[in-house]
Amino acid sequence: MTDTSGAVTEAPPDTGGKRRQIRPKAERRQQLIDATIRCIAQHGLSAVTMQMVTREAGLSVGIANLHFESKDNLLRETLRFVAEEYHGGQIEIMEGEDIPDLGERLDALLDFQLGRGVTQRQKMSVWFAYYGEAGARPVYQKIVSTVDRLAAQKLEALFTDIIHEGNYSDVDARELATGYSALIDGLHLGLLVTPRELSKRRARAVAREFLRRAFPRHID
Amino acid sequence: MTDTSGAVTEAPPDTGGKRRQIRPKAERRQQLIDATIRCIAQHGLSAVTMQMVTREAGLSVGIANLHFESKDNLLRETLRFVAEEYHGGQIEIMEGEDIPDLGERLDALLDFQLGRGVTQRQKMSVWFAYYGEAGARPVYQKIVSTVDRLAAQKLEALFTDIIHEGNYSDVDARELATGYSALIDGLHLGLLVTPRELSKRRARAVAREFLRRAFPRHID
DNA sequence: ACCCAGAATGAATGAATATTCATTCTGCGT
DNA sequence: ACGCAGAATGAATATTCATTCATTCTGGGT
Repeated sequence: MTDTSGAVTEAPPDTGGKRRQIRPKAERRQQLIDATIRCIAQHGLSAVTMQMVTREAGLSVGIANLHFESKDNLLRETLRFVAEEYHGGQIEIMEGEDIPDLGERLDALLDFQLGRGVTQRQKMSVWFAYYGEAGARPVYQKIVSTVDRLAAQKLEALFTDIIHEGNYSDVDARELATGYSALIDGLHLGLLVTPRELSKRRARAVAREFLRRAFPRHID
Repeated sequence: MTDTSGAVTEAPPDTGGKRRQIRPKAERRQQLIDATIRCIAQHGLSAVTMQMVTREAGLSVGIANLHFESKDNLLRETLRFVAEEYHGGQIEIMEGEDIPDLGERLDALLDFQLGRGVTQRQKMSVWFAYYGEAGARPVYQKIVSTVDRLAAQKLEALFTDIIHEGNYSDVDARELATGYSALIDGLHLGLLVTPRELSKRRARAVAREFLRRAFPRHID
């Protein structure tokens, strides 16, 4: 949940032998979720089939309905996993007892949000695939809202601390946090849809500039 | 294409009578695109069926394949329509011969981007539904990239003019344009997925604050 | 008044897909 | 060694959906 290694969506294991293996339920569930992520990234949410997912996981078709009740459920749980992984990583950094300096903590947050782990095409594809359906699926909205709210609170708290420490005036922590979150989301979108126009390097520069304008005595 | 009225996705006409009507091809195509937009918004891109769309349009099932070759084609053309409508509206404002004052022009742009027409749930749903599939569909990426690039150029040009007029230093027009675009996208996302947390009013305030920080002598 | 080009229809078709479940297999506990 | 709980399989089923096309209908042109 707070594993920031990004190792979740690696290539399929592919054990050479075809011999049937029995593994604990939790492991199989994760295996299927990982396969689902790869499938969504490669084929798009609307093209994902159960056959595709189970094949990608190197398992039989029936297994998905064994460990998740239905396709709907599998997709829901996959969204929950991605959402919690992303927001969990953010929150861990923002609470950040291990980084006492607030400016450094901001930098670490930015690194996480636009660094290798999160901006892998796979993860971003999944992320926005669900956003696309959220308008029509209250369940998705609820999952995202829940984790989002907590992250927003933590970010606002961090900004409040920084404003206090740096004696910044004319800055509203809440509004700034909303803006920064939206900026990061928008940059992710740009990286996904128009990677030609927006490099990862430039995305980071843009986000950093936003923070620098707000907290010049903490950034740069 | 540059119709900013937002009237495209209104409720179905529903002519009481069942009498078959013959209409020009262009009109039927638009009728079907409008129905597709409503269906995507209501049910999500992955749940849209031909039956659903043609029923929503008040026509028979076969008609979609008569005017568009296939479902794929209909979806592609629908994306093209939405993309061109949105970016066309933006570009018209940014070129804005009719608004000589640059600060006012910025305000008009913001009004358009976060105003009634664009932020209707219907439009946003469609927008992000396609973004979600873009990672897996080069065709979608290309459509969005094409219109996006032009809009980005216009925005950069407008920012350059403003920077020159206001003698702002320490501001890079290109970088700022990227940031502003991303911010608007992110705010749209927030309005779609977490409308409870982010009101339209607050989204506008956040975007305005971004511009005010960059161009204090033009905004407020 | 009446033709007919082509617009519109919708039943029929075939392909794809989620889900089921009877059967097979594994490896742990004894 | 061995039985068995339950994990895993995949052929079969029932449903859904895009696409086709033979047929019907419309309204402008003559």
